[in-house]
Amino acid sequence: MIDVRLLRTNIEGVRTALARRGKPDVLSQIDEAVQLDSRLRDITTERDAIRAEVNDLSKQVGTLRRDKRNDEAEALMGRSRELGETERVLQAEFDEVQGALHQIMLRIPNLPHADAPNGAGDHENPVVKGPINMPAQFADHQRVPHWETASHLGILDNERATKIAGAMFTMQRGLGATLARALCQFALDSNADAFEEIRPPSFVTTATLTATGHLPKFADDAYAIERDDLWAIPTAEVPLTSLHAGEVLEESELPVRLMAYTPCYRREAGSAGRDTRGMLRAHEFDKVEILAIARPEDAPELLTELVARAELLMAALELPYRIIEICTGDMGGSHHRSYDIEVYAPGCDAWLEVSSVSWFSDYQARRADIRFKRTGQKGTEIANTLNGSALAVPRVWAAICENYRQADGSVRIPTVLLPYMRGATHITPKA
RNA sequence: GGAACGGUGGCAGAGCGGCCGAAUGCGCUUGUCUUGAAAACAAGAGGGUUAAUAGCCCCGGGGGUUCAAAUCCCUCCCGUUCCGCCA
Repeated sequence: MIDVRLLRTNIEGVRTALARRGKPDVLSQIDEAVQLDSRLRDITTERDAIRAEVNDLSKQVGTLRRDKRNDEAEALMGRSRELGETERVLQAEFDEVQGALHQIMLRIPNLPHADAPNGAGDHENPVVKGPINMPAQFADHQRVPHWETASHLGILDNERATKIAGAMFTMQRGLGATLARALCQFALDSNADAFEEIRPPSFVTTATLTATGHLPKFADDAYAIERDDLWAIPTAEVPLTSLHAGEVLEESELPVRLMAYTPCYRREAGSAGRDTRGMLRAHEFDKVEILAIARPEDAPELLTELVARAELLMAALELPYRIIEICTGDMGGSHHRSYDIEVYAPGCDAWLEVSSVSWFSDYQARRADIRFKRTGQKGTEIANTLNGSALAVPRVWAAICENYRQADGSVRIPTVLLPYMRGATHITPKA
């Protein structure tokens, strides 16, 4: 959530910033929020004045009762009862207005960073680095889609995945499964120098999924386990962000740095039939996420660091990649500033998004109520959160199958993954 | 899943209708003393909202009873222990 106070102190700034997202209905939501907020403040003032009087009368009643002056007490009680009626009415109004305001605030997106590039959609995302590792020309044997290679090598069996779980589930076999897990382990090991590894729950409560901004707007994208009021996580960002929900952290503990491998579950509603070949898009996939909870002033540097860490993995895997910055029209609702890392897959002839790194300013932390206390100062402040995929397995897996395909049809294992592959140097067809 | 007992400030732990945002102890901060530290003594310190050191709100969440709720009632959540079931 953005700070409601901004609606009172800098409404024009909010309007200007949100206009850059190019979603006109957001601006009318803002207007509605401003009205509700102003009404809420009026109601609050009136209600609190009455409460103050009731509190005062009640104290007097207590005193009179003790002194056995029951008639006088009765009189005050009558007066207080009347006030109570008025208070009840105001309180009902308060609850209604506050609820309405809260619902709107939950849907108002974050303000984009001043330096985030303007743009209407993903076609306007500027390339800010790369391409790196891009050969002058790809060999013909690299121009084979990974699903063909994988099928030939017996390392991908989506037909049987579908039999078991339905469309858009994948299944890796043999060294294909090993490769998927190797990528996770490699990503974790590469970040273990600075991040605590967490193995969080894969199911979370509604409150937890709301904190990151996935609810209420994107309920259709998540798997719900309604009987138990739980949701399957779409990314480890969800449990990791809420790890410190409702807590006040000491400044000296910041930045909190966490990483986790988890499966990720997405219904991919509305994307049926798009990019569904092979490993490009599935309901369940593995990902290693890195995340930081920080003071606001440390966030820009951490954003740079997270991008650099995600980039380092692609560089180490010697895959062709580039970094794009997400423009205001394509940015996720919770995001303040975002970068994607894309890997080139010569067989698909496509740039595949393999990592997305974002700074959320205080948007998620306010929803999750993550605060920190500056050393030696009174009060608390809302923290900032940042996170990024260190590595999303399926598309990197696909890119390896294409970039590392040899003339004989085998797939060479990238050097940095060799320690995780039980001695295999190539994936060859099963005899 | 069943039963019992619990959930109060940084921690421990009292309070069980009014004088309670809340005793006491530990921990913490500051001062006195000391070369310094420790000890002792003294003082101070929660969070939210707000322009406010005014008022209002916060004793797991929500609802109710009452002039008045940490305290009584209902409900949900969480924890501990026992039973059941199990990787």
